[in-house]
Amino acid sequence: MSELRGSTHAKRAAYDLRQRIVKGELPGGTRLYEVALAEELEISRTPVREAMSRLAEEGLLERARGGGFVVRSFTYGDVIDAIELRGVLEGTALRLAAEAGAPDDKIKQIKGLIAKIDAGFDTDGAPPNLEQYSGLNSEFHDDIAALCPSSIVRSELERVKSLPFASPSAFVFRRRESKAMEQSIIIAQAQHRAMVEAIERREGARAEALAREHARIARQNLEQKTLDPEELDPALALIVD
Amino acid sequence: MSELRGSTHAKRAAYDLRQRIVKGELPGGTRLYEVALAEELEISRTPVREAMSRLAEEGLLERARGGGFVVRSFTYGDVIDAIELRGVLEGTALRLAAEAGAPDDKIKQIKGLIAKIDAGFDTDGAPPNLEQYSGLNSEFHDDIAALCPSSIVRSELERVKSLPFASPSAFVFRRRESKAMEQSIIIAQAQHRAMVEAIERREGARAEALAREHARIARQNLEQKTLDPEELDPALALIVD
DNA sequence: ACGCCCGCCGATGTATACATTGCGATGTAT
DNA sequence: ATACATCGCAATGTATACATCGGCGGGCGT
Repeated sequence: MSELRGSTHAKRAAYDLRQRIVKGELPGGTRLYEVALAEELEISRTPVREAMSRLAEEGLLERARGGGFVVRSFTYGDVIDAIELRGVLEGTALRLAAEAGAPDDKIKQIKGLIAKIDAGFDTDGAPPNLEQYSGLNSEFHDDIAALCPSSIVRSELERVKSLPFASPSAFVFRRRESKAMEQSIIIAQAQHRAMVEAIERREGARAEALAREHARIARQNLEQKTLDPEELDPALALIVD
Repeated sequence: MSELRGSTHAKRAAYDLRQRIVKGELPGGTRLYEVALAEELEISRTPVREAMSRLAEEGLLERARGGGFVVRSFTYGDVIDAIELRGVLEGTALRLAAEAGAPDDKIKQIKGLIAKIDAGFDTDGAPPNLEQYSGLNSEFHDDIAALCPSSIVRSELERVKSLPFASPSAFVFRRRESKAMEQSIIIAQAQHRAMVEAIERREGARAEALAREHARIARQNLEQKTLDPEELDPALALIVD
């Protein structure tokens, strides 16, 4: 088996298959055969089935008619739609958080996180650390989602974010020279601040609208990247169309 | 095995377990043991695992830490949230349908369906058939969701609707004498008409708002039913709180 | 009495043999 | 040549034996 992660064969196999799918090695529509995979991974069919089952729960595989699994196909349009959907669900989560009210200490903590992101760009000449930004940005999105009082909404949002191209930091820029990147992050941070403020002031509709618009940054980055042949994002590897 | 539905042991077991869960025989939090279930259903552990895996995909079971499955717990608040979420997703589906435009023949067909629902209440004295209404109402909701151009949004909406208490006809009234029921259906039909009109006129925001408000009928019916001890809805059997 | 360790037991994890099904290839009859 | 029946293979479905892990309790040492 090629990966060591996880404690059981099933988990390792799931990890392995997940990697192959998001890297595009297993394109959408590919039928997965238990026997072939079992031989390839040098395990028996049982953990392979278990692994495929887990990936089906994640939405990366679909159960085929007559049994078996197929790698789910995602078109470019699906990526756009998934980002839009993430915006809608984050918007709902924030609206509910605003309507219910959020504890001051959590708000304070999130404001600290925003400041920390700012600090990463106050480097005056030194190139900003985009890896760090990506991580902190994900953390921010997780934190504001946690403010939502509805576990149902939280879990459905989590589910959509688990799609590799729908996560909040899927399409952050890679090339630090980019002027567009700098602007994009300035705008994003302004929206981050506004979202927290809206929740704080219990302005539900505003929080919802901001979250939706905020998700469109990802869409914009994606569309720009698609035009630039040097910026092929690994998160797009599993796109069929 | 107690049920004949389905062609394989795994599908039968899944059907069987699903029934028991939604009927409340297996309350939220119940740990499911492979061996016990296998003996009970007189099949081996393999199809039992397969069945549990499918139910986890549906969201009725959760994988427990250290392996195994637990019946997912739903509180009364979760039911409210799921209805709200259904409204949000239907709203998004309708907004996208309105923005993209929907073919005339589909619109025409849905208008016919609305008229058919009306006809069921033009009985002048004869009691309306609530079973029929429930079915036609579900059909209407399926049909308008089908207008949504995004398969991602469609499938997530479908997923939420599969929760037994979040389906569009989960809380239609049962007692035909109810005056509130009559009014509720008059309002619902007006909203149905308005939603189709909004899509037709490409009024995305209006379609979205209508869908959200429309879902609140279910919430209203639920809250009213909860107050009435004679109206215990079977869809509520699996609620823990 | 307290605590540690060891071994059992019950649970899931895994391998594997066998059953079954669905589909395609091959053949024959018309 | 075409239609249809049949055979066979390859795939998943199923049963079951064995492996492994983790928790719990009892026994022993201090």
